[in-house]
Amino acid sequence: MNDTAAPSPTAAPRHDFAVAEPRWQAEWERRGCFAVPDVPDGSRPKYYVLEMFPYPSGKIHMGHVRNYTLGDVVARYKRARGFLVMHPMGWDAFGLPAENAARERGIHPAKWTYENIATMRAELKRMGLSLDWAREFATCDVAYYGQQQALFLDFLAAGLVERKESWVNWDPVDQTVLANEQVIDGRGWRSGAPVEKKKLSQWFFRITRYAQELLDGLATLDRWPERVKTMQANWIGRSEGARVRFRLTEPLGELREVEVFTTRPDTLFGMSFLAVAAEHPLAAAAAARDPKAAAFVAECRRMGTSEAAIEQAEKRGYDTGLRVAHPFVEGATFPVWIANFVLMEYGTGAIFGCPAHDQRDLEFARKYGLPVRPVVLPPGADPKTFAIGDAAYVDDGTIFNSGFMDGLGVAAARRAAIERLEATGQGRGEINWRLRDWGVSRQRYWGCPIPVIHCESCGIVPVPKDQLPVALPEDVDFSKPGNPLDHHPSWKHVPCPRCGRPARRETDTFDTFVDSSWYYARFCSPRAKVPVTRAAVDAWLPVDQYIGGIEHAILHLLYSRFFARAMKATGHLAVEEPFAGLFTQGMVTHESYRAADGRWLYPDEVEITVAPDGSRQAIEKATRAPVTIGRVEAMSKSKRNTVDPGAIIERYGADTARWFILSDNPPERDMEWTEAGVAGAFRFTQRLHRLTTAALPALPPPGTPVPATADGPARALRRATHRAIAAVTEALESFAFNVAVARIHELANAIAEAETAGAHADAGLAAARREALEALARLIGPMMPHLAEELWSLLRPGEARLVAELPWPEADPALLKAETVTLAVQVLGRLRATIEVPAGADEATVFALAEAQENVQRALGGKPIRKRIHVPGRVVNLVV
RNA sequence: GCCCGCCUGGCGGAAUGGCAGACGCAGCGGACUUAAAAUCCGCAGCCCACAGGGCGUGGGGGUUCGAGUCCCCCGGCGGGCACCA
Repeated sequence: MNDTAAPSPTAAPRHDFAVAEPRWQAEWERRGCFAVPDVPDGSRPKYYVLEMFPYPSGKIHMGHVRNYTLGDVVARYKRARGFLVMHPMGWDAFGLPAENAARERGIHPAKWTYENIATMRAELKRMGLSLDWAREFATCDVAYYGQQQALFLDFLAAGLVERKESWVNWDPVDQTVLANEQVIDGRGWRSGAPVEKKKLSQWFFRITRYAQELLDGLATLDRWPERVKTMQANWIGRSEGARVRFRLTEPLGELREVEVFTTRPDTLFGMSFLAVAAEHPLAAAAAARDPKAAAFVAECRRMGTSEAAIEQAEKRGYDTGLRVAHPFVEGATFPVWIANFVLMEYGTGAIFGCPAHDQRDLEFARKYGLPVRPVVLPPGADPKTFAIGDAAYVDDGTIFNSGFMDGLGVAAARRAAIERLEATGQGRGEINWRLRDWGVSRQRYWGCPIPVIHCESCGIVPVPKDQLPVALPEDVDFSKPGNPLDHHPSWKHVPCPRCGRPARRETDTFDTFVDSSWYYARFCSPRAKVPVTRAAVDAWLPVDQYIGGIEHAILHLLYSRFFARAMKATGHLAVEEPFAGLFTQGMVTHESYRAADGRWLYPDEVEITVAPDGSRQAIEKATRAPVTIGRVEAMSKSKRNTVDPGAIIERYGADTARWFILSDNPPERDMEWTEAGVAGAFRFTQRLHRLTTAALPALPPPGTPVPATADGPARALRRATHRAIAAVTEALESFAFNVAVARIHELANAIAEAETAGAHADAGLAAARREALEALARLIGPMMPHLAEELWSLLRPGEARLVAELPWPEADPALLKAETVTLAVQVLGRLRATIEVPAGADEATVFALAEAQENVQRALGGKPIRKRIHVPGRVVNLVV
């Protein structure tokens, strides 16, 4: 950190945040300003503000500061607008990092997690957030995950859970399942061994059952960003098409046909091959009798399970030598390939290839010399000469070379093809979803145990509810690879609840997305001995404003929407959509710094100097050696471009940190944390304090009305005050916090101007100054809550209510109306002059005045005016 | 690769299809000070033949009396891609 940015003493009494901030935090707590009951009495409308709860990684980071500041502004603003606001906080506390800490540093995951929570809770408290801390919980509290197990049992009984096989990334050296992020270039991050795909029996939530409802529900979410809804709709991926059965020309073992899902049955006559995924039963059967096929399948298995890895890999295939018959063309047969770009999870795991009208099929066909036969003719193309080059033709056109479909458009041909498939028993129309069931099994210790027991006689037996919670054992050994729960000496050995014979506990734990899929509901009755109490969730849900990172746009939000539906189906909730309003914030970024030897340096290890030409140089403080200033990117520990919020709050106070984070840019965009920006925000807090204290001796007593006759500077200041109230209100309502900040700057400027004018102060101006300063203190309340209380207590000593308890100020409409307006005068859309007219001036007057302008006359050049456009209050445009 | 965004002065940004650059940061000039810091006042998109004019919202095209804003194409940057949270 740059020393020149340090606060330095001034002559005037300064706002001492280090004293004031803890004092006001204690006062809010003493008065219980932010506590709300589980079941409110209904005297005020409820408002539920929730920010995505943090993973307790160690310390809070700037992303948290931004997230929780945004939420706190909403919470405080809505409270002032008369709502009963619930604003809770908790911890998303299960997950891999705790296990990594255990393996790498020998700290027990629970100890590591709860210590981190204690640190981060203290940091959040220093931010002055208006939270109801009585509702706090961590998902690793047995009181939470025990209730999660109860929910699971309800879902299981309701048929919303099933067990099936799926593929995982397997590290053959560490003998463990790897997360996608642990697979780097196809190798395990710790062992470096090539990763293989392995099939495991796992638990799944049947989210696909709600595919249509989750899609339809998006239309009701009018306070969600469009792009999030688009992403979810694409993810759910409804597609209408056909399932087509292709008969193998000769059976392969028990296999006699291959089923394909296609959205383009209209292009069936353009078929040139059939391809199956490497995990497809046919590929397995082919591999069993053909070593080369087996080798190809094995190679595909080394690719990892992520869709990105599969789709970015070079398209490769293996011709099995098998052939299938065409459903419409008697005697025509096509080769069956195994292809690495066919996804087993989507459709039937098999496709028919029509290279002329699908880009991926085309690339595959070109690579392996397969025929390319166009069957859709673009409008205006000549059927005799039309040929496909490098690009498949995927748009609409007229079907040709296609027997009974010839001459139809694409849509009609689809219907005709499906009709024929159904008539001949070779297929049917089908709706297919991209959405897959949600696999929730994880072979890990630090998660919620899945409450089932495997019995050799009874099969899978749910743990009876009266035996919940299934608590994690504390004595676990992380020295061996694999799941510590699985090799714990005693934990998994239990009698079968049904037959009493020795049985085994499920040793898989839940995906941590399960934990975060219902925490919003648990906050309504956080100490209940059931997952949720109906009275509480019925009163508080849905969340009115949910705030978090765009990176959760799909999975977390979709899973939460599923959970709300599943909880409704099992009688826990009445709502289907858990989040009525959603706001997605941008990331916090910072420059990165790199020493000549390649070391990344933290911002406070670097000293920046600005040359006269504006260019910036950096040196390392410790060595005085030059440092390369890198690009601005997301704060990350690896690049060391992080700034510790604790240090910032220590140095500048929470209000400054909050103000800077709000003022820098629109909250949905990435913001750049800069030392200069924080220092500027700090100076502004001092300026507001100075403006207030300097004015105090000149102000009339609290409650003195502004004389109605006030004019001149007094009237100008009153207008500025009321314009600011209106503008800040509008900005806060629309999440334009940076604009709210700008409007508050303008009000401060207006107050300072009035102070200068106040050399000949009259009673009117003095009263207007009080009005302005009081409004200012209250308008900053949601953003800089401590300073707001401080200024308010200076202006209104002895006042019973805190800013946190006051209603929001109201703008006087009479003071908002403009008396005159400035109009732009354009000639042919180009600005030539501006004119000042009374607010309600009629068009004739406006045009006459506009055309009389010397500059306008010159621009008109004597040509006749063909058209006059007048947008009242805005612009006049003269067309010649 | 696929899906979704974003791009405006030196920088962050503002702007119901209607005066582009509000407000702030950095900068420059001045006042105050023994001096510095702090504070206060002022200047400031770029260019030119400077009472004026031209060019300007990533690049190219279009719609419109009028486009940062709407449409099409291209480029760059970012988020997600199902076991990171």
